[in-house]
Formats: sequence, structure tokens, C-alpha cells
Amino acid sequence: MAAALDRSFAALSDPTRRAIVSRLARGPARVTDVAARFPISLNAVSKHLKVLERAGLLRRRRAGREHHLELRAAPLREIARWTSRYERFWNEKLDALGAFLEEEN
Amino acid sequence: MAAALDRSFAALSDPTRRAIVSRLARGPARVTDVAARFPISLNAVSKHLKVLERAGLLRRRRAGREHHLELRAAPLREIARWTSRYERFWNEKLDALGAFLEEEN
DNA sequence: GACATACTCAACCATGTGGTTGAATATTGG
DNA sequence: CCAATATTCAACCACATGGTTGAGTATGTC
Repeated sequence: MAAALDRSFAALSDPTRRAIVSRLARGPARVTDVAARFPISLNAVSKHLKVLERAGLLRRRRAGREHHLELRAAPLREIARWTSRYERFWNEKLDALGAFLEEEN
Repeated sequence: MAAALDRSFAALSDPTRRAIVSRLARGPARVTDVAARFPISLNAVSKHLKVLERAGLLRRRRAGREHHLELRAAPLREIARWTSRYERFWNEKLDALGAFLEEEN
């Protein structure tokens, strides 16, 4: 669905959120652990996490008062799939005939 | 530079802009040609084009009163490169394993 | 029970976004 | 020259975003 791509791309358009993804790739973490690396408030990080969660990029598992977060990379796969449709244009050789597979986004 | 990724991801977070990219993959077009496919005003399309241009996703070449637009896919390559860092997490079964392997900090 | 810890919710602010309409600027064609 | 065409610029609107501070809700610890 297109709206899912919308959310994924939007979630990753913020450097803090990409850094959070990078952090979670290293292993699960609590909200406070994630927040420790950034010079912004815990609340701001909490909001970023909500954006990532809504985009399906992380899963939250409550354990008592702690929230354990872990990376969910499936949306990244969808992004890679979308971008790969344009692989033939990556080497800027301007292949005007490379317009064969075109579907709706 | 991170700001370039910011702009690329943000540009692609809108379905109209992704559709414009899709259109330009078929070949160069003028602003009016692009706008013809969308139920929004020409002005709105013009703004979308500016966003894509600023993200480096299209190049504009003026020819008289017409602006010829062509796809510039290099930013897509950067996005693919960024997402590929998480390829190993794409298969959700490997999420836990990948996390375990990087449990170094 | 009392206090600290982990987190979210709510309100606010400044700025950005996606859309509109209306006007301005260039260029082309009769 | 004049009119149509191609496109941007400017102002506006509603809403989203990224940040803040302050309060609220659980949960753990003494």
C-alpha cells in the first residue's frame, strides 16, 4: 500500500530517526537507552519512536515500566524494492529506452 | 552528507512525487505533461517538482518557455545504499540473530 | 507507604507542507 | 502588436512536524 511507503520514507527523512534505526540495528534497547545518545529531550525521542513505530520500523514490547524496542526492517525492504525499480538510471548514462517496466507506485 | 538523505527521503514520502519519479523514468517531460496526470493544480505540481529538484531527483533544462525535466536517480542509489545496511534484518526471522551478532557494546 | 524511575500525554510554539487562487513573466505564433 | 501558452511567484489556509516544558501514570525499590 502506498500509505505505508509514505510513512516509511517520511520516518527516515529525519537524521535522528535514522540514527535510532542504526542504534536498534545493534540490538534492542529501552527508550532511555536510545535517548541517551541524543542532545534532545526524552520526550522528543519518545515522539520519534512513535513515528518509527507507526511506520512499522520498530516493535515495542513492554516489560514492566520499561519499553523494549527492536528493529523491524521489513519497511526498509519495501523501500529498497521501490528504489530498485530505478536501478537502471543509477549510472547516469541516460538510457532513454530504459522505460519498460512501469507500474503504478 | 546527511542533509541530502533527509531531502531525498522527504521528497519520496509523498505519493504524488513518487508518481512523478515514475513518470520521468519513462522519459523526459515538460511541467504540463507531468501535471496532466494529476488531479491537482499545475501550481501544486510545480511545487512538487521544486522539491524533487532540490533533492537532486530531477534535472531541469529550459528550452524557451518550456522546462524539460529528466530523472536523476543518483539520490535513489544513496537511499538504496543506506537501506542495504539493514538487509540482514529484512528477513524477520534473522532479526534476533543479527542483534545477537552485534551485541558488542 | 514513600520515593524514584521509565515513560507517555497534553499543550504550546515555530516552521514546513500540500493545496488553493490570482498575478506576473517569458516565449511562441498569427 | 496581440493573444495564447508555459511556467513561476506570492499570499493564504489547514494541518503536520520537531522541539520544548509540565503533568500524569505505572512500576520498581527502600
